[in-house]
Amino acid sequence: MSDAEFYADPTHSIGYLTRIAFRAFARALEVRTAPHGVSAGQWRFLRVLWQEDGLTQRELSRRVGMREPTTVIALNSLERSNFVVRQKSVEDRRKVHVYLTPEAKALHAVLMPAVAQVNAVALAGLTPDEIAILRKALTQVGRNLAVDADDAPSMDSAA
Amino acid sequence: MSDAEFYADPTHSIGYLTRIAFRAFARALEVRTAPHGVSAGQWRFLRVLWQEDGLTQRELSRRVGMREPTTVIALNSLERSNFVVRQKSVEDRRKVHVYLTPEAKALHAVLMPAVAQVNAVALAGLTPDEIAILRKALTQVGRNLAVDADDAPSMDSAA
DNA sequence: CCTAATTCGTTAGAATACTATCTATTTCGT
DNA sequence: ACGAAATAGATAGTATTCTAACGAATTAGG
Repeated sequence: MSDAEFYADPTHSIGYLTRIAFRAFARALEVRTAPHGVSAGQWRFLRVLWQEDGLTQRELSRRVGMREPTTVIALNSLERSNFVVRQKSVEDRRKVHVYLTPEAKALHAVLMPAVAQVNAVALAGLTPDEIAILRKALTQVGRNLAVDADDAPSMDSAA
Repeated sequence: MSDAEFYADPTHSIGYLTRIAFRAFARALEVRTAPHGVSAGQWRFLRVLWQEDGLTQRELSRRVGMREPTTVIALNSLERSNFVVRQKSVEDRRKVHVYLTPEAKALHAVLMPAVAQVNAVALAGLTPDEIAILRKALTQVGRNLAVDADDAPSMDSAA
């Protein structure tokens, strides 16, 4: 098989493999968090807030890796579920700080083992070296394509 | 930083990195296909059909890596865009075969360079060995978690 | 041959995430 | 101090994907 044929095969492209892996991760996590009333969309935000409570929505968006309207929707949902409260900043009234409720804080100890388990399952059969390279490569890919988004909005500008 | 802290950090988990990379891929491709009237959802199906035209919807779903209702929606959209036609099977009237229109076939030569370009951008700075391991590791992760989905529907059944 | 189970596609309804646009607030240049 | 620009968040509308449930067609068991 030539290089061209290899990359033309949808089931071998890095993009395809990344999509399949992402969806599998999301599903595996959701299966474990849903019984505790935490959806996939809520999970990602809780994880970041467990690390640093009281972030503004802007900061939260950046750390979770979502756009702000997505954060607004997720926070509405988290508020309805009594997992967070919004509190307007006093020194800058545009800002809103997001704080975990005791219920959400209590979920930390319950749900974090799920991540560990999903990671263990996901990485079974890979050596520590391979895992390190996987991590490095995914980081690089994300960075490379983020740059692309900034400076290559059309197909004609490169190639 | 301890192992526990490392894995607790959302921005270092393989799941997070995979999500960021996937979204970046999807966006980079969409930017290049959209000017030709092809959305992200349509793109994945066209790629598979370019390789093997006339598949049934079931087969198509399996190869694209989507559930069947998703395929139905994508095909409705592809049909509206005049990219595919559905044709009922004569020997098994449950089945529907999906065929590319000449318009869609013509897009192959136009859009495939986009994949090559996105892949080149995405993988810049990685060695061939690292890319090979990335590919292998993503495949393994997908397989590991697919198995998990089958036999570990709740968090209590393992751990 | 006929009932039961399986297979294929579809519909309904929900969750997640996006772009584009809006309002409110703050900051900065003159 | 005042108008322009920037920043924070929210809203509207759309796209993608899922699970659950259903209808139609086919296959298999008795």
